[in-house]
Parts: sequence; structure tokens; C-alpha cells
Amino acid sequence: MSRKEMEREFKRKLIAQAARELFLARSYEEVTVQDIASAAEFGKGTIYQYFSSKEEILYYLIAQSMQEANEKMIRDFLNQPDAFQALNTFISLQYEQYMAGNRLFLSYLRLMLEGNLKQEWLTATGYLREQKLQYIADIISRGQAEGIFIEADSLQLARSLRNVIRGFTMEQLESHLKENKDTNDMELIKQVIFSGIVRSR
Amino acid sequence: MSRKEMEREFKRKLIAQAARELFLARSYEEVTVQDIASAAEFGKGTIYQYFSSKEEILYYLIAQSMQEANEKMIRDFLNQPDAFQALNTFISLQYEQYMAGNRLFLSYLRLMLEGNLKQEWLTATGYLREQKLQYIADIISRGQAEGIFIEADSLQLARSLRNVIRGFTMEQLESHLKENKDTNDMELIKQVIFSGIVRSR
Amino acid sequence: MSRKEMEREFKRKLIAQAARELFLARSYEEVTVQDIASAAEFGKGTIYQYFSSKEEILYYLIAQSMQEANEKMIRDFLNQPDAFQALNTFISLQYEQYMAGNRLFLSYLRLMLEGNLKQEWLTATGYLREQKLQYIADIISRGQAEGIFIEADSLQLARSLRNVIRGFTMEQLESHLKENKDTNDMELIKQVIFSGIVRSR
Amino acid sequence: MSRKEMEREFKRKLIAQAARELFLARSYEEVTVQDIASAAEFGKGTIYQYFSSKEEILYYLIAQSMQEANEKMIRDFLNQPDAFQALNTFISLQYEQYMAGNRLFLSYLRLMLEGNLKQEWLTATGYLREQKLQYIADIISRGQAEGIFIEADSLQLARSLRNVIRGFTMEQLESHLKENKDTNDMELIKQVIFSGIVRSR
DNA sequence: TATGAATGAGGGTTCATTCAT
DNA sequence: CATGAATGAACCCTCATTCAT
Repeated sequence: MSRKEMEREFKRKLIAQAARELFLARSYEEVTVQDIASAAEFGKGTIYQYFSSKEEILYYLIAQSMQEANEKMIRDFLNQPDAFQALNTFISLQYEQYMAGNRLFLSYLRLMLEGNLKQEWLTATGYLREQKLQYIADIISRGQAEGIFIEADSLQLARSLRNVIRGFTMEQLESHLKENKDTNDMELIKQVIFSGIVRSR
Repeated sequence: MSRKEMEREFKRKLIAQAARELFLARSYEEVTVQDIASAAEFGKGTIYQYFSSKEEILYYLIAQSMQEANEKMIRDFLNQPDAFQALNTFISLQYEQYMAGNRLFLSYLRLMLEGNLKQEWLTATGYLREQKLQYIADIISRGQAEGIFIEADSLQLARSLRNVIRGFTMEQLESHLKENKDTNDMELIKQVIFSGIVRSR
Repeated sequence: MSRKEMEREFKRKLIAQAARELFLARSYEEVTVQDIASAAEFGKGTIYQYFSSKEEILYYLIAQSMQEANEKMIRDFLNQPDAFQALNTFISLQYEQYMAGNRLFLSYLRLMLEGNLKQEWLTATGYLREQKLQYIADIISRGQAEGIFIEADSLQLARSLRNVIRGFTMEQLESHLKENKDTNDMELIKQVIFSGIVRSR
Repeated sequence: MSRKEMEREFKRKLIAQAARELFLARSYEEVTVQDIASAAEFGKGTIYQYFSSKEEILYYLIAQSMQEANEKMIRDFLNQPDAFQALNTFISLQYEQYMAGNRLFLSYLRLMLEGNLKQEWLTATGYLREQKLQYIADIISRGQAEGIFIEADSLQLARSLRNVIRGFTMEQLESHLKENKDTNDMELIKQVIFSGIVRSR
């Protein structure tokens, strides 16, 4: 990566960071390109030197956070000796990540459903998504070898795990007015993951 | 309800129905009021005789489907003698409902987060939401009395149940390009609900 | 005038009266035909049985008040023995009339300038306007015969008289926020009319 | 004032000038923003870079002409040694100004009465209006010192003077179809101002 | 005669994107 | 590289008028 490229990437990060804060405080739709430019202390036109569209900024943010999450997976969980412990920590972290990113994710989802996103981006984020899932599955596989998890396709279990967490974080968005005792949520999630809610079949 | 009011409500339904189809095929944001009017075979202005705004149409659709869901709960589940059976059927139905309505729900959620919805509407849908949850909690309570469910606050268990299902349906939106084997999802959901994914602590 | 015609004219008056109150409280532009219909306790469509357009209602009101004013001129002023006294009373009355009707007049004027009024109406109100002016001129002529007024074309003096009063009433519209001591205005108007504001040439 | 600001103000003037011509030829209400943009050879959106609303354009035009009128007062009349001469010239000029601006003023008045103008604008134009009146009053005061004018509150006399002229110019609007001999009006106005129309009490 | 449901033209405003400087 | 002036498509909503009942 040449110096030029590094400088360019640095500025992209600056702009994206400014955008992230605005998107989270308000929303992707309500924030104008001018807002982003002002926050990043650039002229409006300059934004288009670094991103081809407002949508690309969102894609950048989404991809970036997925990338980081995946890297964190590799670093912190895959190598962890205790699969059970890894699972526990993962749940907390994933919950936090979803909570922080859901608003952006929602807008990204909308653009996706409307078909306004480049196929290339969809492919990239889709790949990151599967990769993450695979990492979770790997942990679960290891846990299964140790007899910790039930016997089932590890990828499916990984999906279950992710979806349960996602489901709880969606609820927070819906009832964003109430003060939520998040800790409570963590317990509920673990209960579901660990034992379900039915006593016996 | 007078004949006038019934006719009015009938036309509201017609318009809303046309809107629902368009909103699902494209999206709330992409569909114009003119589109809705054309689909409902009315003039644009006529729409505003029945709804005060485009947003109100969305609210109507959301509230209507929540209402119907709650009525269905009362009719089909609350009176069912077998709590376990009720739970099973509920899961399937709820899954279907979320799958069908998630796109609308997403737009409604966005408008809500942006503060563009009348407080009155938020209150109404909030109430319906809680009511539904309470119904689920009631079934669970009954199940607990029969020793079927684990001992825990029934409202919290209801939340868990709902959130798990919601989580799986969100996944469908995200990966809407792939052909999903929904039956598979149902099994996974039940597995989670019934036994979690961890073998033992 | 047949009974039918009388009934019709009666209803026109009812509608126009309701419209006048609304036009004065708000303004011609801000009041909708629906507002008028509701105030007159009729259906919206019914209004169009009696007036061909919203504009015609305004025309009716303007013409009506001009008509009444002219009839009052004939009744109360033209026959009055004392020309000076007649002038005095006229000034007060005219001032009141302008004050009460200026808002309607303003809207009528605007429609006129925009060319949205039927030629027929313009002709009619134009005629009433000239007629009124002629009545004033007649009083002035009589006053001149008695040596009360300066020697000049009586019609021109009449115009001057009218314009001075109109000028003062326009000021009230402009500064409608302040509480105006109208009595003060009357004195000023009379001062101008009676002696101008320059001492001597 | 920076070069940027000057260029901006220059373009505001261009747009406002184009708008003025259209507003006078047709009317504020009938002219669309697109019309103004086309006349000024700009895109519609560009107009909103320079004015926050159509109404602001009208305000700009009104305030600008009032400002210019006041500056002219200072330059041409306040310093004039002969108060009588100043008065004479003022009458002619004021008449011209009202004749030229009455149509715009009418629309501004309407928006004002309907409460659609920013308080800030009302304050500004209200101030300019009072300032102008004060200037007239100053000339009259000087004239009183020279014994030219009758003894009375100079501000009230100034109001009278202004209102008389305004009254005559309103007449022109009303009867805009006829060809008016304006010179005639000037004589009438002066007659009223100088001696009223009553010979003696 | 009375009604009000249906109509659709029309207008102000926003904002992502481009491009000349 | 940076800028921000210019652009114009797009959209919601109002309301006078018509007309079938």
C-alpha cells in the first residue's frame, strides 16, 4: 500500500467516522451529505472524492464493523482453549455489537431490500456474514467434541445462536423509549441458549 | 356503526390492501401515493379522504395486522386445553406472521426511530404489542402450572420466545436472495425453545 | 320575484353571510369552500347550487356591501338639508365601512389584478363605485352652491375625499398589531379634509 | 464584506430583480418559483441557495425598496434647505414609489394578515416604515418652524401626508383598466395637502 | 334540491450528485 | 486535491369543482 493510498484510506476513515456518529445520533436517511462534510470538516464535493455515493459510506461502515468483528473473532475466540468460556464471552460481545450497530444495519437492510446496493457490496458483506457464522460454528464444533453442545449441525447451531441474540437486540429498537435493563437480557439470552424454556419433552 | 362508517371503513381497507401489496413488493419508501391510488383505482386526492397521510396508511396496516394477530391469539390459543400444543402452533404462526410482515415492520420501525410517527400511534401499537406478549405469557403460565415450562417469570419467557422467532425471521430478510428452507428454521427454533443448544452446565 | 327566486336569494344570503364572517376572521384565501358549507350548515356541493364559484361568493359580498352603502347614501345623505353635516357624517360612516370591509376588498382587488374575475362582475362593481362617487360629488356640489367647499370639479373633490379616507384605513391594516385610537384618525382625516396641512401658500 | 459575500448578494439581487418583474407583470401568487428560476436563468434548486423560501424573496424586495426609499429621503430631502420645496418633491416621489410598489405591497400585506411572515421580517419592515415616517415628520417640523405648516403633532401630520398619497395610489389599482391621467392626481393630492377641500368652517 | 365522494392539477421544497474553478 | 455553486428530479399534500345518487 503506497503512501498515497494510505493517506486516502485515512481520509476515508475520517469521513466514515464522522458519518457513523451522525447516522447513529439521527439516522442514515435524516443525515445529509452536507452534514457529513461539515462534521468531517470537508467541503461537500470532497466527500465524493472518497466515496462514490452516500450509500457507499454506509456500506463502508457496515463492512468495516463486520470486518473488525471477524478479526476480533479470530483473535479472541477461535484460539481460546475453553470453548464454553469462549461462547459466554462471545454472547456478550455480540449482543453489544448488535446493540451498537442495529440502526445502521437497519438502513443497510432497507437499501438492500430496495435493490439500491451494488451487487459487489452485497457479495462482500454476504461473505463477511458467512465467515463470521463459520467462526461461530467452529467454536461450537470444538465444544461438541468436548461434549458441551448438543449434537447437531454446527452451522445451524451457530445460526440459532446468532439469531437469538439478534432477536433480543431488535426488541430494544422497538421499545427504545423504555429504560432497558440490558443485564436482564443477557441472562435471558443465556437461559435460552443454555436450556431453552421448556422443561422436558 | 352506521352504513356510512362501514362503507368508509371498507374503502380504507381497499386502499390499505392495495398499499400493502405495493409496500411488500417494493417498499414503503419507494411506493408513491400516486402508486397506491392507481392500484386502488382511485384518484390521488381520494386517498387523502381516507388517510391523513401516507404514514397513516402504514400505521393502519401495522395496527391492523397486530390487531388480527391478537384476536387470533384469543381465539386459537388462549382457550386451547393443551398448553404444549398451543405453544407449538403459536410458534409456527408467529413465524409466518413475522415473515409476512417484517418488511412493513421495518419501515414502521424506521419512521418510529426518526420520530415521524404520531405519539398516538406509538401508544396504540405499543399497547397491542404488550397485549400480545401478555397472551403468550398467559399460555406459558398455564404450561408452568402443568410443569411443562421451566420456572421463571412468564413475561420474560414470553419475551424470549418472541425474540427467538423474530431473530430467525430477521435472518430471512438479510439473506433474501437465497432460497430458504423454512421448515428447517422451524426445527431450529423449536430446538432452541425446547432445549437450548448447550447440553448441560 | 317569484317565491322560488326569493327562497333562492334567501339561501344565497345565508351562505354569503357565513362566508363573510369566515373571510373577515381569517381571509378569503385561507377559508375553504368546505369551511363555508359547514358554517352555513350545508353540504359542500350545495354551495355550488347557489354560487358558481368561490370567487362569486366574494363578488356577491363585495357587491352587496357596495349596494347597501349606496342605498344608505341615498337615504341618509343626499336628502340631508345641511351639506356640511352630511359631509361630517359621511366621513365617519365611510371610515367605518372601509375599516370593516378592507380585508375582503383586498382579496377582491387581488383577484381583479390577476384577471380572475368575470368581466361582468368588474363592470357591476365598477358601476357601483362610480355611482357612489357621484353621490358624494352631488353633496359636494350642493355644498359648493352654499359656498362651503372650494371651487373645483366636484367629482374630483369627491375622489379626494374618498381617497383620503381609504388611505387612513389602509394604514390600519398595515399596522394591525398596534392598538389604534381610531378617534384620533377621524380628527386627522377631518383636519386634512377641512384645511389640509399647509398653512398658506 | 468579502468577495464571496458580495457575489452572493449580487446573485440575490439578480434573482430578486427577475422576481420583481414577474411579480409586477403577473402577481406574487401566480408566479411560480420555477418561473423565477427560468427568468433568472437558474435551476429551480439554485433559488433556494439564495432564498430560504418564496416568501423571503418578496420580503427582500419589499425591504429593499423601503430601504432605498429611506436612503433617498436622507440624501434628497432631509438636507434640502427649502422645506416647502422638499415637501413638493417628496409628494411626487412618494406617489411614484407607491404606484410602482403597490402590487408587491398588497401581496406582502396579505401574507402578513394571514400570519405567514417571520416575526423578524415584520419587525424589520415595521422599523423601516416608522423610520420613513419620522423623516417626513422631520421635514414637517422644520416647515413648522418656518411657519409653513399648521401647528400640530408633526408625526401625525406625516401620517396624514402619507395616507393621502397612499389613498390615491390605491385608487389606481382599483381602476387599473382606465387610462389614468396621473398628473391630475398630483394636483388633487397637493390641493388636499395644501388646503383641504373645505373652504372655511 | 342536497349531498359528499372523487378528482387531479399544481406548487413549494429537499438533497444527492456533478463540475468548473 | 478541494470546493461549493448549480442542478432538477421527486414527492407529499391541498382544495376548488364536478357529478352520480
